[in-house]
Amino acid sequence: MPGGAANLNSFLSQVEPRGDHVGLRAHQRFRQGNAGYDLIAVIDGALAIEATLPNGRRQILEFLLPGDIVTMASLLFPSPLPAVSIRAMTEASAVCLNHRAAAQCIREDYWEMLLAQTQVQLARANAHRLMIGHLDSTSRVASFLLSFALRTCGASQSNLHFALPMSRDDIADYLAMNSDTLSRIMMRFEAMTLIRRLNRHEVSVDDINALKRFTPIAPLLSMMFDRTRPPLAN
Amino acid sequence: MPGGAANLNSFLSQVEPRGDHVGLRAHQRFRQGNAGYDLIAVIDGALAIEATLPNGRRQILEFLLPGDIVTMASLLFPSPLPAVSIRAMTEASAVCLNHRAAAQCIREDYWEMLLAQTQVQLARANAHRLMIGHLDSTSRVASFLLSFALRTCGASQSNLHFALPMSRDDIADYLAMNSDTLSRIMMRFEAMTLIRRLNRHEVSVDDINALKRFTPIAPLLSMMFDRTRPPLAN
DNA sequence: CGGCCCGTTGAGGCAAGTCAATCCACGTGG
DNA sequence: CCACGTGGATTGACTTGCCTCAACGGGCCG
Repeated sequence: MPGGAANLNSFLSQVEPRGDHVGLRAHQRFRQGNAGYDLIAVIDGALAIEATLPNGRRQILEFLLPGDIVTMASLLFPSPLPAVSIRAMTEASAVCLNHRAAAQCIREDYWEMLLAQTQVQLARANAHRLMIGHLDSTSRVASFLLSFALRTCGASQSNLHFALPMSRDDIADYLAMNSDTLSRIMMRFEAMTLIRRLNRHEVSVDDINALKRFTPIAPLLSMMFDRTRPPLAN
Repeated sequence: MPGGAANLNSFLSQVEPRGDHVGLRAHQRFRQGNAGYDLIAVIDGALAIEATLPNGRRQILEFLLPGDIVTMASLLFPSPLPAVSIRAMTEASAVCLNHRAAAQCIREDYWEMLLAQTQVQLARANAHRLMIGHLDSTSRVASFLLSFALRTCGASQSNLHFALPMSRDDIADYLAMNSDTLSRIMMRFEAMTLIRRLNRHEVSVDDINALKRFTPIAPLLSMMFDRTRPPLAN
């Protein structure tokens, strides 16, 4: 049951002509109520899956980047509370399928690919549970920075210089801490010259090995997010 | 993409003759190293998926009951650290398939079912992230008791009286808190006559509505764990 | 009957949350 | 080109929920 990531592109090209193309502006919310979509494939930009609890707290479950595919069944739909929605971090576009369209265009051999995608997301959710369950906030921030660097640059790059398209509050809600604490920790990392904050939404990791020493799950994150590594191989 | 839970049994009967039957005693650990299994279907007893971090902390990701099916790709394998394993809470038995056997016996129409199972697990992981991320410990314990009651008894029962096959430490590690705090909270619930602890491993919920008032995600848990409700319907 | 393991209780400390004040980047209009 | 306004980010002072660690209790087994 290894990843069928190789045919992700063929899947997308299959899906793209039959689905609805949805464009979102930054900060715009995409509620399921819209059209009862069952499957969303991110084409461009950055999105986040977030749940808002009745007590007002917000948890961001996942940041979605181009190539990610989400099925609604794996979210908390159809639940009135907590309200789950997808929100655009930046201007973004996605292809959406409802149940009928998905049934039509998902050929037999794509089930396996869709399963692989969902398994990857479950594995990420597991890593995330370790982070918010049993790491202190410094380790959580280090883990986040590391995974985002690996996800967008890959480990082979010498200069890890990447965009954080979301706000500090979004990151804090992903890491289950508050943005004050997050800010303090990022300042500390900069003072230690592990990172440089080029501006609000751009970071450069100057000492990735030192950063790795701050998180006990570094090997896990490397395996899971490094895009220059063959996906799921060994 | 609705749940194919209806043919879960036919899937199991298909799988059972071709897989390895593994019996486990209570507390026994089932390491993936054993035989490189790719898929495990729980037949009997209770198991737990747990990850141990290099810092010594342990996170229980999921309690597995009969009927649950786990694919290894969705765990954190194959990672040396953190070490993920499956451990038996009680005497238990399971059917295990390696990659070859799975490929042979998973008929085309089972991919959809396997996808549905994985989606359910991802949805549970999402609920779990809300719990450990943004609920205080009292709400977490209430959420756990509620979900276990619903999962094993269903909401239609009048007397919710069920077994907690795992130790206090296991529950605490699932809820990302320590067992001292868990103990205090369960004592408090008993003092409020919400629950009765019949013995170490048996609980009766006497006032389920009061229990529900302690957790902001009660409707979500009802939908997700109530076994008397049609699975994923609506 | 006695040891052991698991669970429960108590006292004290600390990491992180809260709330308020300030700062800064950036866009706007004079 | 520069003053101004705005919203996000940063900082500081204070508070607190939960963890820690150690002691106690009570079933359960040999």
